[in-house]
Amino acid sequence: MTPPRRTPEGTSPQDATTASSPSVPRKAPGVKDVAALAGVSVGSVSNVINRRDSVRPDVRERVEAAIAQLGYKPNPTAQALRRGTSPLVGVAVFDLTNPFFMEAAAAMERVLSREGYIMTLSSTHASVQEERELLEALGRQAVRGVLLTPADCTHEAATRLAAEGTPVVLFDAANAPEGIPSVSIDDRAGAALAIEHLLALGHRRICFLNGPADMRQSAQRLAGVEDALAHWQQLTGADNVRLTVLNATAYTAQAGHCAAENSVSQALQATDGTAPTAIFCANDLLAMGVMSYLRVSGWTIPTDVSVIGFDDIPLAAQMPVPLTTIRQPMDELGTAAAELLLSGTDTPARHLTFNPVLTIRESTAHPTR
Amino acid sequence: MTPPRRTPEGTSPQDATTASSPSVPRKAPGVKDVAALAGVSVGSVSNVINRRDSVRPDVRERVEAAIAQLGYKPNPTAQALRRGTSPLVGVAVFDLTNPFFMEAAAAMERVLSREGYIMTLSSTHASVQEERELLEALGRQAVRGVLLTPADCTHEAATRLAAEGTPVVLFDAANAPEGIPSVSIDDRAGAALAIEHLLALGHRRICFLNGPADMRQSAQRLAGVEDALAHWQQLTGADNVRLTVLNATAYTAQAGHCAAENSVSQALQATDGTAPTAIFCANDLLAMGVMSYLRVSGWTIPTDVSVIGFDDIPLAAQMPVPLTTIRQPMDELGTAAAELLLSGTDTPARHLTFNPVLTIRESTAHPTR
DNA sequence: CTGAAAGCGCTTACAG
DNA sequence: CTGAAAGCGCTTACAG
Repeated sequence: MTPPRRTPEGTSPQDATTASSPSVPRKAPGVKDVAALAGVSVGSVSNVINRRDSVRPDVRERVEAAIAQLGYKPNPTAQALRRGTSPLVGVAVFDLTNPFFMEAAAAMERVLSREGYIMTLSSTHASVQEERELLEALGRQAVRGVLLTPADCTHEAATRLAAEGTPVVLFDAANAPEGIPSVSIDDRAGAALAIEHLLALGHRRICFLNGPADMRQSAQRLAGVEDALAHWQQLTGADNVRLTVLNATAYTAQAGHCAAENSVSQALQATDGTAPTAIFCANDLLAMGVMSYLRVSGWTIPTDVSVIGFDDIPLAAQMPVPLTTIRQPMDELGTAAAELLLSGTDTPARHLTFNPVLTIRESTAHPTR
Repeated sequence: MTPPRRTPEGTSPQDATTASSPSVPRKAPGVKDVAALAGVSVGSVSNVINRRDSVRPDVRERVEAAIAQLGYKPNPTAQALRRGTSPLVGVAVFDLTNPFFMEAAAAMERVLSREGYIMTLSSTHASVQEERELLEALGRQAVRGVLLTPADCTHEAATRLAAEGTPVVLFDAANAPEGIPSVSIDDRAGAALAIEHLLALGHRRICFLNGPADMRQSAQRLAGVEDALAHWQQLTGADNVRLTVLNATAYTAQAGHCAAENSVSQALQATDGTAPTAIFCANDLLAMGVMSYLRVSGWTIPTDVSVIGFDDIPLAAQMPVPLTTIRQPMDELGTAAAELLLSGTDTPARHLTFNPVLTIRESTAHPTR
C-alpha cells in the first residue's frame, strides 16, 4: 500500500502541510478511524452501530469508547447510498404561509425529529405539476417517506412513488386510494356542522364563500353544505332557506378580502329580500379577509351579519371579533400522519378520519334582519 | 465476469423471476445503463452531465438520447457522497408557525428551487441547544448551505459549521460575526420609527410590549425605543414622555393576549394619570393578541388606545382594525438571504441591512385622553 | 477526447 | 463472533 487514504484528486494546498494544521477543517473521523483506534475491523464498527447485540461485549465497549473519543458520527449520505434510504422525510403542503398547514407541520416535525428524522418541508402551491416534480425529486433523494397534501386527485405521482417503495401518507386528503394510508378530517361533516349552527341560530339566507372550485376541499365542503340544507328541508318540510355560493380564488385572507369586495358585498346589499344574514367561509383566512372588508364597509359583526370560518387557526380566537369556526385538530392530524408514516408499511393502509368540531365564539348570532 | 450486477445480499424473491416482472418496481436506470445504451463508457456519461463542453458533439448527442430514452436521473445521494455536497439547503427558523418566518421561507424556497435545490425547513424553537443539534445534523448531511435565524448570540455552532466548509448565512441577525454573511433589517431604527409615529400623533404615555427580554430582537427594539425617546427629549427639551416597558413570554398572539390580560390592562387602568394612550407591540402577533383582549375588555381602537405592531405580516392589513405597523420586507429578506448563500463564498462576507418602513393604517390615532 | 480504475463512507452477506 | 471484500451510484484525475 502506498499513501492511500486521500482521493487522488483531492490534494488541496493545505493538505501538503502537516497532517493537522490547526486552521484547516479537520476531516471528520470515519469508520476506519474508529476501527483503527479500537483495534478491530470496520465491519465490527458497523456492527456495533447497526446490530448491537451481534457483537461481543468487550469489542463493543472498545468500539464505543473509540466512537466517543473521536466524536464519530456516521455519514448519513453514505448510509443513505448503501442502505437505500436516508434520514429525510419529505413534507409537501400547498402553502407554507397558511397557518393550518404550518400547525400540522410543526406537529409532524415534533414526532419526526424525536425519531431522528429530518423534515424537508416544501410547497406545491397546490399545483399538480409542482407536486409531481417534487415527489420525483424526493424519490431520488431516497427519503424515508413522504407526507403529502395532494393537489392531484388522481394521486398518480404519489401512487408511483409508493409503488417504488417510498412510504407515502396522504394528509388532508379524503379520497385517498386504497393502497396509500391517509389522515384527514371529515370536511363534509364539518361544513354541515357550520350550516347547522347558522340554521339553528335562525339564519335562512346564507352565503357560502367557498375556496377555488377545483379543489377537493372545496368540493367536499360544498357537499357538506348541501347535506345540511337537504337535511333541514327534510326535517322542517319547508323550502325556506336561500343559499348563495361564491368562490374565492384562493384560501387566503387576501382572496377573502377581494371576494368580499367584489361579490359578497353585492349579495349583502340585495334589496329584493335575498340578502344573506350569515356567511360561511371555507376557511378562517377567508373569513378574516371578509370580516376586514365588512368592517371597513360599515357592517357590524355579528349584529349585521354573522361569519363562521373553518380550521380554527390560532389567530381565530385572537381576532377582535373572535371567530366562530369549525375546528380541525391540526396537531393531532400532523402527529397521526407522521406516526402512521413511521409505523411501517407492513399493516394494510389505514385511513384515519378525525372529527371536526364546532367552536362557537362571537362572530355568529341570531339574525336581526 | 459472473452475474455481477446485483449486490450479493439483495436477491429478493421477485428478482428470481424474469428480469422485468411488471408488478415489481423497476430499478431506476443508472449511468451504466445509459453508457451501455449509448455505447460509451460511464465516464463519458458523467462527463456529458457535468462538463458538457469537454465531450465530442456526436457522443454527447448519443448519450443525451440514451438519457432521454431511459428517463435517466442522476442519483443525488451518490452525487452527494462523491462530490461532498448535496442539493439540500437547510433553513432553520424559530417557529414554523410565525407568518414572518414563513413569508421569508416561501421567498427562499422560490429562489432555491429555481436553482435546483431542495429546502429543508426546520425549527429551532429559538433554543440554542436545538440550534446546535440541528446545525450538526445538517453538516453531516453535507448540505449545500444553511440559512439560519440564530438563537445563539455567540454564533458558536454556526461559526464551526462555516469553518468546516458549509456556507452559512444568518437571517434576521444583526450582530453577525465578521466572517459570516447576514441579512437583516435595522430593528433598532424600526422601533424608533414606531415611537416617533406615536409621539408625532401626540402620545406622551406609551406602553412598549416587548418580546422575551433575552432575545436579540427584543434588545434591539428596546434600544430603538430609547433612541427615539432620547432624541425627542433632546428636540423638545422637555422630559414629558412616560414609557412603560413590559415583556411578553413569546412572540405569539397568545402571549400578547396573556400580557394584555395580566399587565397591559393594569397599566391602562392606572388612575394616577400615568395610563398609556398608546401601545407599541414588538411584533404583529403580539399586537393581535393585545387588540383581542382590549376589545373584549371594552376598549376601542384607536379611540381609547392606539396600537402599533412590527413586521407587517399579511394578516396585519386584514384585521378588523387594520394594524399600523413597521413593515419588514420579508420577501426581499428571504430572497436576498438565499441569493447570498448561493452566490458563493468567494467574496468577503457581506452584511445586508434592509430598512423597515412605517405603514400607517387604522389602529393609531391622536390620543383622546 | 475517451476508457478504465479508484474512491466517496458506509453496510452486509460470506467465509473463517 | 470477526475480518476481508464487494458494492451502493456516481465523479474525477490519469493514462492512452
